[in-house]
Amino acid sequence: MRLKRNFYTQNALKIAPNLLGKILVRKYPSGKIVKYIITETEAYCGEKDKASHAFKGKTPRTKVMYEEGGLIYTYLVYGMYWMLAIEVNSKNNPEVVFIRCLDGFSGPGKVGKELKIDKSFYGEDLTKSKRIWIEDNLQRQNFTIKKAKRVGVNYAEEYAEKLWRFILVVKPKIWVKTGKKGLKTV
DNA sequence: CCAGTGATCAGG
DNA sequence: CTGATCACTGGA
Repeated sequence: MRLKRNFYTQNALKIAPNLLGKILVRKYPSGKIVKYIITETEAYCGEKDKASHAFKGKTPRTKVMYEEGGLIYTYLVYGMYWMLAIEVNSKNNPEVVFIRCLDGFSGPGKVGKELKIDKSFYGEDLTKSKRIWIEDNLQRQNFTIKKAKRVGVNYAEEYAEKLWRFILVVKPKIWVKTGKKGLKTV
């Protein structure tokens, strides 16, 4: 089930951990569909957040952040890497959830490269797009969430210290004997 | 450690 | 227009 608008209009600190374990779907022009589990996210929380691009206010680059949640916010860094982020919260609340890692490979630069993200995805609506969207994962997930400082934002003073990065950690199961043959998890 | 690479933004 | 900066990666 594709996530609907009401998921994206929550605030970034709620959505960032809630996206872990969900499924990012990309459909290519050939019709090929690939799916990845979202395993690492970061929350960027509005104009007060010194680490956020929205800290400088509304500019041509950040204008999509001021729309209602559910749109893609993408931008190029270091002249090479397309970053994938999701604009969230209500109109004029420039909050974003940055997709830092997907299952199977690591690093936000690789995410953009793998999914062939480019400028044309700027403002793409995840609730309507035919080439990229996010689905709920119906299987109950056995994982915990590790919180950490965000990466690459040392300039952000007190906001560099915020634990607004969320990492999916697979939780190993413990198996115990029940009777002669049975096993169960605890 | 550091280079690669180009959009973006503030300041003239 | 200029120049610094950058939510990164890969290779000394």
